[in-house]
Amino acid sequence: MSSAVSPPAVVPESRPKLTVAAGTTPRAALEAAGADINGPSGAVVVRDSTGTLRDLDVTFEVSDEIEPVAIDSPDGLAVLRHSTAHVMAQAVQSLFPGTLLGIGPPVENGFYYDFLPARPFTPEDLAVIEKKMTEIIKASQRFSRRSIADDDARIELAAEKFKLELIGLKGGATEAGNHTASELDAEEASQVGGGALTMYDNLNRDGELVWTDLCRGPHLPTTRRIPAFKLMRSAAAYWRGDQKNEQLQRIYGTAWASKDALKGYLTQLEEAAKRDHRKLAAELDLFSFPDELGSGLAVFHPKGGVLRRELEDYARLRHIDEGFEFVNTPHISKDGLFHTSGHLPYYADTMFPPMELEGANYQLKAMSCPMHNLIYRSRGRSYRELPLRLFEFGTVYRYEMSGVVHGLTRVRGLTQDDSHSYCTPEQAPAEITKLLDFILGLLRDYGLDDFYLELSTRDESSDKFIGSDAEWVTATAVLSDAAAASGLELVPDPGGAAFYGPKISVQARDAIGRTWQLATIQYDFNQPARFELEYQAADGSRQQPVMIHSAKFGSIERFIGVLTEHYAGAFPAWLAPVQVIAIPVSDAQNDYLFDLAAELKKRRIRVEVDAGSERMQKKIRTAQQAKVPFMLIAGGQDAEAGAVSFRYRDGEQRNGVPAAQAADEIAGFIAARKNHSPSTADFE
RNA sequence: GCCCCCUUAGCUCAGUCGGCAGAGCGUCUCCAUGGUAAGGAGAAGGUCUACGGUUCGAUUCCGUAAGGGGGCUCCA
Repeated sequence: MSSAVSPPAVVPESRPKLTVAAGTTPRAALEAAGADINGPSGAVVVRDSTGTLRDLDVTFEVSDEIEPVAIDSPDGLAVLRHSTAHVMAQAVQSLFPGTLLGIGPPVENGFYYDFLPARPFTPEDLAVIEKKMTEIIKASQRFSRRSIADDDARIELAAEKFKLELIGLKGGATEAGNHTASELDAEEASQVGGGALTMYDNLNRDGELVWTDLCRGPHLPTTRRIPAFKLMRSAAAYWRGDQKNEQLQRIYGTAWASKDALKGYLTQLEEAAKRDHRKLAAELDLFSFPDELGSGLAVFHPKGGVLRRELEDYARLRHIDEGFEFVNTPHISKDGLFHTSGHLPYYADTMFPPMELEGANYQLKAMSCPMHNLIYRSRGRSYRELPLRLFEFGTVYRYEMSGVVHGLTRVRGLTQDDSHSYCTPEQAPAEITKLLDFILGLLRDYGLDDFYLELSTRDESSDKFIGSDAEWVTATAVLSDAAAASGLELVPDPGGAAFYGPKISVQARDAIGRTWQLATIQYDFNQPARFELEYQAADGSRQQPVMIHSAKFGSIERFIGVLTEHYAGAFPAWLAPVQVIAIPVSDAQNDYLFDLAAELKKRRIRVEVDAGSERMQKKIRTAQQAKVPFMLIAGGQDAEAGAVSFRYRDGEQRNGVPAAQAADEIAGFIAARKNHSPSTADFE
């Protein structure tokens, strides 16, 4: 690399404002300022004083100040990715004439474009399309913007039925009825926009039209400015995201500001694949999904069983500390209960079908709350008992659609760490704050510490949500205040509420930055009414409590999946299925290590002696692959000295440690529930 | 549920343009007794997911089902 630096006009940190005179273009203004707009980090688009992104070649009608946007900024990447989607669509239409276009927005890390081809795309097709795209990129076509009247667009796009539909849906003054509200979702709006329509023409070096698409833009100046892209996969997607609509073929791709960035992204995907809990489950012998049981039903093997037990045991202790009381309810109930709760017939198609017995229909439970309500209702309750906190590891069954079952993250049989706090409406805010604190603290103990919150509210236009407006407003305000008080980032999720009330969900980022929805807190005023729950207040009157649902992990199964991926199978010592493997240098040390192991077992340390006939090096390799936190190696010298040599999971070694001291150190490390792998640094 | 792809030994995968099925790892046995990531030799292990069809003959081609993968839709 030369030491040449980009001109100041395109260095994002300097954020210079340039004035573009009326009748000229940002490109001209940048060039006049001496900016190398074709340089590696040169501007690809500009942001005007209203914050709108604009093409370099657009002629300004008034004088305005602009900021250049570099290709490696978030906005620049979105423009790059969307432009790459255009190139892909052009390649597809040139290779598969007659293929119709859907929409092609940028998404996280890449882009997609939806098509209606004569037949679905194959992986071989993707390779051919990629090649064609490379040709288009090399041809350095210009993206040329052109405004067009709706009626003209309808003529020009007569063959593209999906584009015509978008024009019809975008609202505006041309339609009878004069709808101002667009019916387009955000991704669709990003394609056609809300105002006048624009077409983008791809022009070759001779200025000839090669391809055109209805689009709001903006785009890169030329296709040549796409530094690195790759098509990832094809998949089906419903037109406008609706199951009732035609199914289109979507091609996903990724695009980056440099070849290195692309390579980095692909490497990151490989790393994520290595942590896949389904793969690690087989390698580490944690759990499996026998065909004989049916889809989405897991069995936990002994090592997965340890993980589960440790996880549950610790959660139980913490729940006791927080004043929860433990209850148990059956897996099955007469269906009337779920009608009372309102879950049936609402969720009938995702509950396992009923069994008829003695004139009644029995259902496997898909949630435990109705049964907890029965416990609450089993006798009169006083305000003095509130908040009453009931907790259960409740195993529930949900008949998830076959296409959505996925490893441990989406199963048909799952165990919720389900709790319900019954409290007075006045107590609700404090209870929710307490729950949120408890949840975040508990998740931190398991090694997750990067959170944000999501507030799911109702969609007022939907009739899915039951209860009065006033109740929803109150409940939402209570949750919202508690969330705000946590100081965590809060992301709104309109329409995402449960049918009986709004919720906060805790999203956790794992070790490689992926986010998982874990805990939820739901404010429920509906079920107490439906079950006619009451308590006697201080003034002797009968009042209705509110019920706050909370889960800390969501489900044990899913949480085990998340932790497996978070730790890439290298669980902290307190959770590790096998905590210590003792490895003799030769058979002569077997008995010495069996004695040592017996001592460790007395201290409830999970230890195994590898007394097999392999060589020591092989045993170390095996233990390393099993991601065991501590290896204790003993040869003749160690045995004579009553000592042992450590090998930690990170490969570091420590020799000649007295056996009793080694046991103390290991026990101490485990008891401290440290969430990292042990290393010599922990014991110096 | 919808679209596409996949299913061969316990695991990861070759392979057969339709003619008796292969490797590595793991397991077992024997030899080797080795100081921090694979010592050597041998053996066992498969109705090629299941059921139909085409064919002289199907693991291979066709159909259906089950399970899995990638998405869409859904997620109390």
